Amino acid sequence: MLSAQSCQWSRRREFPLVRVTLRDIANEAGVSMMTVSNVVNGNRARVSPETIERVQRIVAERGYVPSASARSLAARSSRLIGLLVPAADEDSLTLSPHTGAILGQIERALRKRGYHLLLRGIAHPDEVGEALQSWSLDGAVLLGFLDEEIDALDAGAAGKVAMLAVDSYSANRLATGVRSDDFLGGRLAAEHLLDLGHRHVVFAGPSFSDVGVVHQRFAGFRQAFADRGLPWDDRLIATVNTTHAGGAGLGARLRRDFPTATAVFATADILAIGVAAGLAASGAAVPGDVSVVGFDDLDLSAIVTPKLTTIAQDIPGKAAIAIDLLLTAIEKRERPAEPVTLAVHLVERDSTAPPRRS
Amino acid sequence: MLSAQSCQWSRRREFPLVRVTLRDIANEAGVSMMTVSNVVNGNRARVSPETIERVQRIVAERGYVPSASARSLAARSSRLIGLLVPAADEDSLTLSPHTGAILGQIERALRKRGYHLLLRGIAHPDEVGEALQSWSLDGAVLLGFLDEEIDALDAGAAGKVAMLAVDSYSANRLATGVRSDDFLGGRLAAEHLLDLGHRHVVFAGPSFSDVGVVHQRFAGFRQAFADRGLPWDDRLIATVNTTHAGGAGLGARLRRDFPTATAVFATADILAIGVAAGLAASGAAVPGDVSVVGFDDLDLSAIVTPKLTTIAQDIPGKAAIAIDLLLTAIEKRERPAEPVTLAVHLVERDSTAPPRRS
DNA sequence: CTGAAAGCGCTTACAG
DNA sequence: CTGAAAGCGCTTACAG
Repeated sequence: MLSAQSCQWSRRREFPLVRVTLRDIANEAGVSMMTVSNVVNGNRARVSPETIERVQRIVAERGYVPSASARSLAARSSRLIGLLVPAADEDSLTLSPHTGAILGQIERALRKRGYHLLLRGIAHPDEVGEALQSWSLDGAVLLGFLDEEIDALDAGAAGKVAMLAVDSYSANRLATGVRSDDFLGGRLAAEHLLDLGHRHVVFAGPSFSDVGVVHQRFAGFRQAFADRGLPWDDRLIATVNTTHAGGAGLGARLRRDFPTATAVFATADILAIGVAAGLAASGAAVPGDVSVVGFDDLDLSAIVTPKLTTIAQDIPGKAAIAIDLLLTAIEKRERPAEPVTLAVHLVERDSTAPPRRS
Repeated sequence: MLSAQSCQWSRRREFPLVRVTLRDIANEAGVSMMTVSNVVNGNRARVSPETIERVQRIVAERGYVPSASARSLAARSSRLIGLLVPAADEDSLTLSPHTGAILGQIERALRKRGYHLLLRGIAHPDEVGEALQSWSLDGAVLLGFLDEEIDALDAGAAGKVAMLAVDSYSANRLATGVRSDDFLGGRLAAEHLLDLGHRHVVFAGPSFSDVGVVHQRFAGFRQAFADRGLPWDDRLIATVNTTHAGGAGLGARLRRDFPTATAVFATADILAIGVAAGLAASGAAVPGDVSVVGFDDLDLSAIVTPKLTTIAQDIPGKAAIAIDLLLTAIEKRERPAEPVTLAVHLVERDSTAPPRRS
């Protein structure tokens, strides 16, 4: 008896098999659909307290959930944000640990503000416009695109949709951005190695043009040499894929290709870890023979042997600011504000030491 | 002149600021909306070839993109699939490397079949029903939930929506599933260690009940002992968090708490890597003093020192089969088929060796 | 092969 | 404080 009764009065909602609509609630409450709509959307100024209470009770009883597509169709806003990530046609999205961490933070920030997230791999530039229009997205976050790709975004696709690019230095005003202070990061890495006494440092990263994240890191890196009146030789630039294998290859041939080098600054942790592994495999000690500095501060970087000295980015901060910029622009219906740059800092661990006396 | 002309004839689509609708295309083509709809949706049997050609040309010229919310509202189907992931209220989704890899594969499989992906963190069970109804999802993939949580899914929420749980052994028929052969994995790990000569092996994992992934791995693990007529002592079960820190803690205290143990089987690579790190920190050699076997075969596992011996899962296969099961059920409008179990295999690397002679 | 009508479930102006 | 009307952009039966 008792259990039957508590079941009867259970607060667990019943989800009916046919959809409960605004009209159902309105009929049951004896008011118009408009009034129910106002209650559901929190326009409380327009409805009497008693009506609010009654409607809310019925909404809860019936387990009413508004239809997002109907709302999206009728209103100006879909409350849907696209997370657009590059994806080669045949390949899956490759979520780097860095991308995965940002993604998780973005989902949370959006959910807290009542938005939903559409995750979409982009294999071809045209798909950006299609993705934005198809679901009437209110905005989009571009994660992992090259600046050249951001540059190429055209006004049509982006016209009415707020866009924000993570880690971009593109001058395209259609998309604002958040990024870490990559210049400072490069400088801090170089200063750390110079302070330890290194003078021949390999700069290892993907090929870069004169804009973009890697260029900024390189510019900051060189600035540290210039600030101290130290020479820099562009032949110490090593162009490699930003993968563990790319780093391992460089590490293995480092002492042959760069015989004077006593240290490596790699533009990503995964690359730096590969370099260290390649060095170890070729019989060089890290940091005894060669010091290695990375960039990102992945969880992984505190786990590998030796633990990696690196430049730490504020990933939760990056995601929080990205969503804040984007949603503020959407809700105020204006172009997003100026790009925001987040601080970085050096994390000293076990992969750096003074150069061996020769 | 030339450049102006090539611009004129550029194949780049113009995306207009106001939405192009079915009606616009119909007017311009001099046909009804229905006909345009049939062309766009590929119901070619119903339209003459000349009309198809003309409509398609105008669609391309005007850059028409159908409104997914209008279609979703009018039709029975939204072509939207939810990817539901647990998320503590204040926390972000924590995408483990394993989860992140599956996520990327799922997005790709969905995109190839013309579906879109809504990513949603679930902080409270009620949110599952809300998520399904709000966007009229055609189906949902549950990723990372406990079997207890899957069990609790009620018919209301799931009634009309196909659901599929990854890595679940729940008996709840509302959601079918894909999973690796966890029993076999546990058995292979144990057989490998027994073959090497180990007899006292710690089973390290999160607490587990009598269903679920961890239970299966444990059951397979024990089976290997039973098959050989070897004794097993439940006191060799170590309950730890499935994190690097959890493993490191166990590794550090292993020789004190489990003085007879010469090997550890951890139910996840990240845990196994932690165990190895903890052992190293406490002065024990891996695999010299203690062997370690993991489960997952993360990218990371081939990078750490020593490289981890582990049980490899087929992650792309898991994602592909998950989506195939789910979409087949949706398109045929029937309950998903029986759960599918994927093969696993042992990957021998450097973290296992025969026990030291004592 | 083609089309006019009704309706999916909401919101946006308006009018009271 | 409350409501009737029109419409968002499609698709689903139907009828020709």
